[in-house]
Amino acid sequence: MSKKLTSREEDYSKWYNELVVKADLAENSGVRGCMVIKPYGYAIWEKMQAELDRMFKETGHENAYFPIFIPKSYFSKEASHVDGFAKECAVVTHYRLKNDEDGKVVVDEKAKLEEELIVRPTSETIIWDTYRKWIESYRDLPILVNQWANVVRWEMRTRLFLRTAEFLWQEGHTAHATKAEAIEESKQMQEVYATFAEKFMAMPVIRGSKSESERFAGALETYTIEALMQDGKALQAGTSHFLGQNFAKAFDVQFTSKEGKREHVWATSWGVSTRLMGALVMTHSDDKGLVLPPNLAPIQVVIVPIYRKDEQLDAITVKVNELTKELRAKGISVKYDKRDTHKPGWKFAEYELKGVPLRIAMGPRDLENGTLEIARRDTLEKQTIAIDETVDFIASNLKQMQDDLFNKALNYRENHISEVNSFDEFKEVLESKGGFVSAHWDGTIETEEKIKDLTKATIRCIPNDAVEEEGLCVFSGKKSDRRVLFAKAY
RNA sequence: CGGGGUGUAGCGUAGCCCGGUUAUCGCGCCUCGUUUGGGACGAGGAGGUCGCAGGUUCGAAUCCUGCCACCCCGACCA
Repeated sequence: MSKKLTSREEDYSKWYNELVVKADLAENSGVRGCMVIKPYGYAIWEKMQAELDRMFKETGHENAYFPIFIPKSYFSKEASHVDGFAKECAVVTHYRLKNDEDGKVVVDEKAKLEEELIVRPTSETIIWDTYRKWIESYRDLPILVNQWANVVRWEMRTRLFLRTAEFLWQEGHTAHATKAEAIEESKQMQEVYATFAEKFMAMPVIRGSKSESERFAGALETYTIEALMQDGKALQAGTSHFLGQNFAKAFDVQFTSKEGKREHVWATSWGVSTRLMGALVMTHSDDKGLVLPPNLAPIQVVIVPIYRKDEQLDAITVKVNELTKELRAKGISVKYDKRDTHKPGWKFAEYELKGVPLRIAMGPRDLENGTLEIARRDTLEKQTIAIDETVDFIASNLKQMQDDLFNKALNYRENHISEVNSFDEFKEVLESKGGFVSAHWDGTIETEEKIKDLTKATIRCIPNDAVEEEGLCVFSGKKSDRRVLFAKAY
């Protein structure tokens, strides 16, 4: 049972409760940090999936599915990969249960596996073991495969959406004949993620690459998109890795080139997860609840009838049905909530909490005047308009709201990128204002570590568009030729 | 794994220090009536292994011992 919430978590639970709840598996399993995604939350995830999947396919990728269980021995083949994940793996050791003398269900010790199975924390190993069998010639390349799956990472500390023990994600794993092509692929996917975040989530992101210590276990380069939440903390929203030949060498994946030489293939992997749901919520929501961008809202328009007598409801329903048909023909998702178990005021509050972009109220007064009332979720503004203008009004307002949400978030982020030139200034900005701090860094892991110890801020990324600029490291005073972005992060 | 804290109805809680009728209150839930343009009101009702197991006592939510679970802070991390 959860007890007291910190004030910060109270804020999130207010926003999250419509979408997700903690799974109460705790009774005696000790499993913590799993989540149940409610239907409304899952509907958003499905919309995200649909858009991402379309974008993946437009860039030449196909979907496949690999096993959830990975033999332990696969794991030890790539050294840095093991280091990165070994401490957080769930392990399957047995395959059978039995009843003991007391009738309790216990693990049958006779059913011990010869080799333990790891519940995938990510699928590089099993996928590369498979790719070895698929690849012989340069003619077999590139392999451009994505998988939609769940993964398990036994984190010490979890946080709804942002870091749960089990989460849903997609992971792309590609194999290429040349280094340049693989780098091109990982950059392309970073751009796909950035476009998705900005166009569909209305969430501006910074495209950049990770410092060595923040890089994915086994990668030569990690490209990231970094977003800024309303509380001034940064969130890594998606990553795309250039893996070099590390996995090809570890799993002995070679091909014969045009010139007849045996060569190791070049690899990438890239992923986004249900963490994006957390990002969506923490980017736009306000004190009244969720605010969903129209492009991802499961319900774009909700219609609430206001009536005393059944005849009034019937008359409203006739009008609403006509309107609904027109809206749906335009691809707009509409819900007509004529439940008589809740009052209009209750419904208004309910759909605000759920973040439905537009709400229509229609009552006897409107029937007389041929009007209806439309309220916009982000601005909470209400307008009365003529029924026959409704469809156009809604179409343009959904579009407008999508743009406004993006611009509002962008504006917030631009106001929370601070250039600093001294460590005092660095600390001062982090404490008082938060957000990204743009500062010179000498490029060493030691400095990065010390700054983290002193301020809890980490290097979020070296922005793709960072300009060459002579400067001195904000901490060590050594030479630096570009600024990087620091922030406190989730 | 270290440090701190908490377990009482679906949720949030009072009571615990200082043991004593039928375990408090709010939300939610059910019934009836009046209501319905911003989370309605009145009346009635249902719902409890007080985390689990021992112990002390005439008597334990309350005191003692052990265990379990969860939460927060740290190490870890998308």
